[in-house]
Amino acid sequence: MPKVIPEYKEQARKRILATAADVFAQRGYHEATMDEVANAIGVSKGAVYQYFKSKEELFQELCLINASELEEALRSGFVGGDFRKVAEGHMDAELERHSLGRALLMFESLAEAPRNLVLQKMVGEVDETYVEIISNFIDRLKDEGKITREADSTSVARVVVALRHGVIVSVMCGLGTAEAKKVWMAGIDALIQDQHHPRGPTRRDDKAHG
Amino acid sequence: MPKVIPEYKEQARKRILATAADVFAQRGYHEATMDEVANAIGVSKGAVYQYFKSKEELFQELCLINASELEEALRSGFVGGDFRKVAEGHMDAELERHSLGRALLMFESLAEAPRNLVLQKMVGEVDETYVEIISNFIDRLKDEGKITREADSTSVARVVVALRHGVIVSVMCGLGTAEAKKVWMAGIDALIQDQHHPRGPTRRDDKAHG
Amino acid sequence: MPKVIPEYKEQARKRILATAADVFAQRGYHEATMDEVANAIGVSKGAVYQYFKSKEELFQELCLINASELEEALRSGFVGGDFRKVAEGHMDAELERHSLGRALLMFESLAEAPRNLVLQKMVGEVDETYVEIISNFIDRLKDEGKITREADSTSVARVVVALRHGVIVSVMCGLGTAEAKKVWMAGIDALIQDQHHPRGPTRRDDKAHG
Amino acid sequence: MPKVIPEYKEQARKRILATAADVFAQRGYHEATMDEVANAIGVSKGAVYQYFKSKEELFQELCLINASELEEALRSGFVGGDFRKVAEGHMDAELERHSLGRALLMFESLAEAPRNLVLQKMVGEVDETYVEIISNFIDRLKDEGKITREADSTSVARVVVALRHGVIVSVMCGLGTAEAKKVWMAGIDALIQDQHHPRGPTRRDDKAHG
DNA sequence: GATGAATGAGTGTTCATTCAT
DNA sequence: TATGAATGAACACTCATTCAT
Repeated sequence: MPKVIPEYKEQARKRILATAADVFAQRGYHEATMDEVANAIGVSKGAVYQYFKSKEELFQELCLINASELEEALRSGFVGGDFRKVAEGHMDAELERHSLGRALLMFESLAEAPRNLVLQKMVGEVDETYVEIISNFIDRLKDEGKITREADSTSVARVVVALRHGVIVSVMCGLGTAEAKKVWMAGIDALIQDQHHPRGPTRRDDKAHG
Repeated sequence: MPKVIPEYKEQARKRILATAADVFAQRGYHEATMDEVANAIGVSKGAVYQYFKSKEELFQELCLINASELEEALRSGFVGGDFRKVAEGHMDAELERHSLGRALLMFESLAEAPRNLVLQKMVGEVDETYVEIISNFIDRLKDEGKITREADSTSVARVVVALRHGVIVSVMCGLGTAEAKKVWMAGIDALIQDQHHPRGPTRRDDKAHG
Repeated sequence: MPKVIPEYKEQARKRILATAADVFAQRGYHEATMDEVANAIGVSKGAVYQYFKSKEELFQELCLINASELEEALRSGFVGGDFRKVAEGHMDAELERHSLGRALLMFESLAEAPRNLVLQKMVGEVDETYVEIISNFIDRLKDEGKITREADSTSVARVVVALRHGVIVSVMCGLGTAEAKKVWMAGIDALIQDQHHPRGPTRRDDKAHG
Repeated sequence: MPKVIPEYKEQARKRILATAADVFAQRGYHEATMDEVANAIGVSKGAVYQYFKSKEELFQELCLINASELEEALRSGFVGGDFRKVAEGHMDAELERHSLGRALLMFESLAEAPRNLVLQKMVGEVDETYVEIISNFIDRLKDEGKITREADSTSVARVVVALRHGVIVSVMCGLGTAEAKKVWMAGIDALIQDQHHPRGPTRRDDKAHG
């Protein structure tokens, strides 16, 4: 045992990360100062620097954790046989106060991403992972015969993911959570119907803007 | 330049606003400096301050213009009788390089909004205006018999708006524009189908969550 | 006549000087901007620079004029045979609103003087001139037999001048003008008494030494 | 330096205040820069801002300390039974180099006071406190029978205070310290005489400029 | 002459980061 | 390891001054 408390550092990191997430969510990445972060945790600025070598690194790790928590929520939520119910439960969870704070952080990341490779990679992976989780879920439903129509499950999953993003944007814009949920369910329902009924005019030119 | 040209100042403001929009979109609101903005325009910092009394004011006016341009694009785009075609044209426009820059600015606004009343009001109004424009459009189609099924056009419009937001988020996350357009059209198609075919099992209380 | 309007410039200068005096008095030399000065006059900044080549020069000329006006007031006030009455009239004039503005300017000058040779010279000359005027006045009274006792009129004049400065400082500190005048008259009376009654040249504290 | 020394901060503040007083006295409040202040202390600008949140606050605290030191000097100087001697000792102290620096600061305060509530209050209180200290001193002399004539001690004190201000103004105007002291003593002597001998025509109209 | 848009050096202030204790 | 005083690079903003019109 070279180190007596190997996971002490890990504990400390987690505590910092958790509190910093709140501070960044409330004050914004740029407006938040390391002093505010340290004070919120109840330690000195120097202590924070013992665990993270810069504000940027702290923020990045935060976003990464944020993303993986979100992924986990999705992964554990999208199980079972009723698409509608699963979707509904997912949005209920997303519209909680805490989750909305996480969403705020997501927008900070998005705003930073174009100049930050780590974040850029992250937001890309997050999106893809969501699509994967949901498309797997849809495939499972198909296998179980719960969804009849042929359709590219990845495409449907992308729509679901986009809709998820969009509903949250609307909430950030001021839409009430009750209303937001209605919007989400309406979108989901339309997609479900679409899976059960033949479609007519759907002719997209796949090469547009290639 | 004396008062020979009374609208000179207005011209100058516009030029500053236009260039600043690019700078803020590329560098981010916080990371961009007033020097960068001034240099990009080709004038001195002081000149910028003759037209805008602070960086924040400049940014806000930028966002406001951005929003009204977007609104105008929507308003002039959502005319005609074919929902599908109109939606397609709208997204084609949105996925242009220039429009994506505008989208970036939108995320900056969203990230700032929680601490900036002006922006908060703005993003709220933008969202509502979009919904209004699109729901008016849908009502027109109903009147013309182009869409048969009964449905709350505002609700449908909200889904469309959310999907629009979401598709753009996906693009910011790295989704290719071609793919993004497919997602958008798939969503739109689902909504259209939903309007033309009766829905079976899924009977939501449209008024719930008033 | 080489120049058609030789005294036009002089007129313009005077107008600028007069208004600038008010602005500097109200806002302070450093806090006042050339824009404020120009606006107060109702001309453009450039016009002011046509007559004065810098803010500092404008201020200096201002102070000089201020000083010579004050001198003139003193010179024309200290005539007649009744010291008391003359002193009273002088202070009445000084305690007017306009004169207090001038006093404010005087303090600005004093604060600047240590780093400004012109002002330094000016304040020195002002003080000496006051002393001269008043000591001449006292000498005249002596000649006319209005004041009996021997005394160095320059010394008395210096006390009068110092008292004048000091009363004005007290007013700047918030002393009411009525009270200020009482203070002034009390000081003057003491000096007058002192002139009329013999003093034990070296034995002033008749009892105090005890 | 950690919290080992709890009064370290207080020490640091004092050191800054002391040095800043010199810098502001020499260079003037407006002309002095925070860099100059910091350099004079031998620290970085940031260090100064750890103790004072703005240049203005630093200046105000400076003036406040200045005022209370002056008050202390007065309070400890105006003791004993010989008015003349006490007054002489007080002016000797005031005419020292260091004290003249303080006087310079006093003029800076006076010049700022009209636009700075804190300073305005301060100069008012300073004046009143001086009057109080000196009038108390005079009352004591009366009680001890050192001064015979009836007279409003507050009024006399006001004259003394005004004279003090005025002598210092004269010094700022260039009067030599030796000469200044003569002026001060001449004024004091006149007041003392006035206390010992009946006065004739002293009839002030208390309501003038009410 | 007058104007006022433009300049750009200068200043107050902030804050991520370091390091002696 | 933790602390928080100190650093110093940056940056927003100001304003005296200039000069093309």
